[in-house]
Order: sequence, then C-alpha cells, then structure tokens
Amino acid sequence: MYTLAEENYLKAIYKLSLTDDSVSTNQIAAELCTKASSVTDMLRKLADKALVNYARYQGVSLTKAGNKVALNIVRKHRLWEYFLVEKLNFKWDEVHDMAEEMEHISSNELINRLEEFMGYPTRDPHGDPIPDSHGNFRAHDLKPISTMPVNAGGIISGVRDHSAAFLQYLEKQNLVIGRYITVKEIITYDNTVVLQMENKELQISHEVANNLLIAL
Amino acid sequence: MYTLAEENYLKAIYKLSLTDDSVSTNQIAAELCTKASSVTDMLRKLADKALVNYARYQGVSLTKAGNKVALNIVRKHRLWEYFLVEKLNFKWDEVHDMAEEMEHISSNELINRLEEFMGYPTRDPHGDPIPDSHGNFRAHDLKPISTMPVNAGGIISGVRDHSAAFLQYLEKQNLVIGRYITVKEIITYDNTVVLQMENKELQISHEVANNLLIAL
DNA sequence: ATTTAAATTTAGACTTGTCTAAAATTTTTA
DNA sequence: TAAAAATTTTAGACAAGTCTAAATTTAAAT
Repeated sequence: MYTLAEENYLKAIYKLSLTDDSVSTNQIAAELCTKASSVTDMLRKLADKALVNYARYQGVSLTKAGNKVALNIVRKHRLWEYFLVEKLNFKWDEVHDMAEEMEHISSNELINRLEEFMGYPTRDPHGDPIPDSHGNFRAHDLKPISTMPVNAGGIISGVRDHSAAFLQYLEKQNLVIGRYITVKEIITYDNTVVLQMENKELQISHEVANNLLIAL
Repeated sequence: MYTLAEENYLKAIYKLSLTDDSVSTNQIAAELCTKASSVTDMLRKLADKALVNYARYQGVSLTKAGNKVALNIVRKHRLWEYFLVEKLNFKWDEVHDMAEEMEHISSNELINRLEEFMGYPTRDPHGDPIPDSHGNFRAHDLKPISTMPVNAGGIISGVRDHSAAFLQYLEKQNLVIGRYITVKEIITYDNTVVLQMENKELQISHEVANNLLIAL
C-alpha cells in the first residue's frame, strides 16, 4: 500500500504533530536523520496522495487519511514492542529497533490476531497507549516529574525519552513503570528532584525528571 | 546487512538449487516474476559480494557464504509460519505471504528467542524442516504418493506445491500432515491413486499424488 | 558444419529516494 | 523597514533495482 519511506515520514510527522500544530521541513529532517531537500520532495508526494496538507514554506500537517495511516503504524509498533517484551522476554531498552522494522509488516489481520493473542494490551512497555484497530486510544494524561510540587506523589507511567541509555538508567535505579514515588524535595540550585521510593531516597536531575512521566 | 532484493534472489537460488545443480538466469526470473536482464544485473552484484559463483552464460550457484544467508532466511520464514499457525491460529494456506515479509526482519536474536518461545519446532506447518541457528536441519526423506506401490502406507508429512489452492483442497479432503494413508489401487488409465484413509476411500489425481509427500 | 532458435547479456532508460549546491522565501534583527 | 540570517525549495546528480530492445553467446536442428 505505502512504501517504507512514506510510512516513516508519516510516522515522523505524526510524532512531531503531538507537540507542534504545524510541522516544519527541518524538524522532519532532524527526526529522520535526512536532509531538508529530501523532505521537501517527499512532502510533495504525500500531498499528491492527500496524506498531508502542505503548502510551500508553510509547514505540513497530516490529513485525516494520513493520520489514520500513521496511527496504524504506531499501533503496530507498540503491539510488537509489547510482544517482544512480554512474550520473548526482551528488556524495554532492547525493542525499539526491532519494532521499527516490524511495524511495516503490512497485514492488519496479523496485527489484530497478535493483539488478541496478547489479551488486548492498552500500553506498550514504555507506557505509551496502543491504539485499537479503529485508531482509538486513551490519550496520555501524564505529567513529567519536573512539574510536580513537593510532597506530591504518583505512579511512574511513561517516558518521554525512549533512548536505550535513558531506559537503562531508569532500570538500574528501579524507576520502572508501575512504581509509586513521591517528591520529597526540589533543590533550587539546579532543580534536582529528591524522590522518596518504597525503601530508599533517590536524587534525579532535572533532565531525568523532565523525561519521566507520572499519572497523578 | 543485505537488501530486500538480495535476500529474495538468494532465497530463490537456494530453492532452485534443491532440484538443479546449477541454476539458470531464466529459472530465477520465472521464480521471482522478473526479467532475465534484471537477474543478470543482480547476479553480478551477488558475485561481487562473493555470495554466488557466477560466470557469464554458465548459470549460478550459491557460495558457502550465500548458502548460509539463504538458509537463515528460510529459517526465519518457517519459524514465522509456525508462529502464525500455532500461536495466532492462521490456517496453513494463509501464512505464506505474511511470512514472506517477516523473513526479512533482521535480528537473529529475535528469531532465536521466537524459536525458544515456540519450543524449538523442527517442521513448519507444511512439513518443511526448520534449520537451527547454525543452519543445520534434518533433510526431508519424503516421497510423493505417486511413487508408492499398491498396498504401501505412510504418514502425510509434506507438500511440494505450497499454493493456497492446493492447500485448501487438501484441507477439505482431510489430507493433512500426520494422517496415515495407504495406496489401495492405482488406476492405470490416468494414474489416479485410490487412497484408503481411516474411515473412507478417496481418489486423488496423479497431479495431487505427485505434490503430496509421505514418510515411509 | 551451418543455420536457426533459445537463452543470456549489454545498453540505455525509468522510478524511488537520496544528496549537494544554488536559488528563493520567510523570519529575525538592527 | 531594509539587511542579515535561517529556512525551505529547486535543480541536477547519483545509487538501487527494474524494464525494453538490441546484441551476443550457447544450444539445437537440419
């Protein structure tokens, strides 16, 4: 149906659209590690196929059709990640690249059966919501720890940074999804956050606090 | 490591090598539904990478390295087919095209874990042997029903034709892997084979008998 | 042993997706 | 608001893989 490149562009635009209303050529180029000129070429093609709204120099957004395609790729990515972690026992920092390939397996029947096989999970191993076969999902209502006031508590429920390095750090500190934490103190000097965990106290940098999400 | 096209060519050459010692350009073109000129181009590239032995006009064969790559693709294909049938409940005539995509997922760690998850199966849903992670497998020792003498019996253990049409026909007649049959009669007029099954008699054409394999 | 036929290869072109370098547009800044 | 800077687009080129048509080589047939 769609080429590998098209799917990757749609997914990138989808991702960038979560934080910005209109997405720029350079943003996409950075996201896909490619050059702005390549992006321009592809945007023209996607616009011809009515998958994006695009006017020269004006940025780009997904059409309804483009959004549907992108969501389906996200759905596949997250279901495969869940499979890799829950069934094949990979760690949450190991699955991204594999899922990046598997999300392009075309069959929807396959992904629906996989979803059923796994019991209709709603979150992937990083806490991100898994769209159902109609593209519906419960949106994140999560906030970074860095926004929490002192004495507030909550359950670790997601990450903003999906890099292996960050995930490995979290694993090591036992900052995993499902864990309850409270903010004990915020050190004003550099916004280091002091967390109270079940049985220990832990200091995390503002950077980390900013990338670790809590359900209040 | 290797492109999609390279992998498909290596797999095709592997498959054709099972029946012929040296494989011709036209055979490959037919197998891949492409043109002879495209094949020639690719053979040069594969020869440059030392994956095939190729001399102009002289046919082609896999090198040791090429064979290893091809076997790994076959391994992945058959493990994914097993997964689709045994875990996701697809029928044996539905899985080929999906596995055709999944065999190109690159991670070997993934396929090894999948193999472990499924309990190290040795045959795919069509009875074809699954190479282990070193490329070793118990070779078929199967013969088509068309070569059996009257009164001989055996267990249905594989197929030569993997087309959905053939597999659906077999399913309908209950000619599935594991079933015991005996040859009751061979009608000399057109080599129709009369099979005795558990509780019924069944006539199959020579064509069918030729594509259905028995372990004696 | 030629000629004919079949198979294979070469030559040149096309598509997809990428790149660099230069031109055009928008945004920022003074 | 006009110059400078940043962004974006265009133009032209390249690599992978494919194709058609023509040329070459091998195999088959008289």
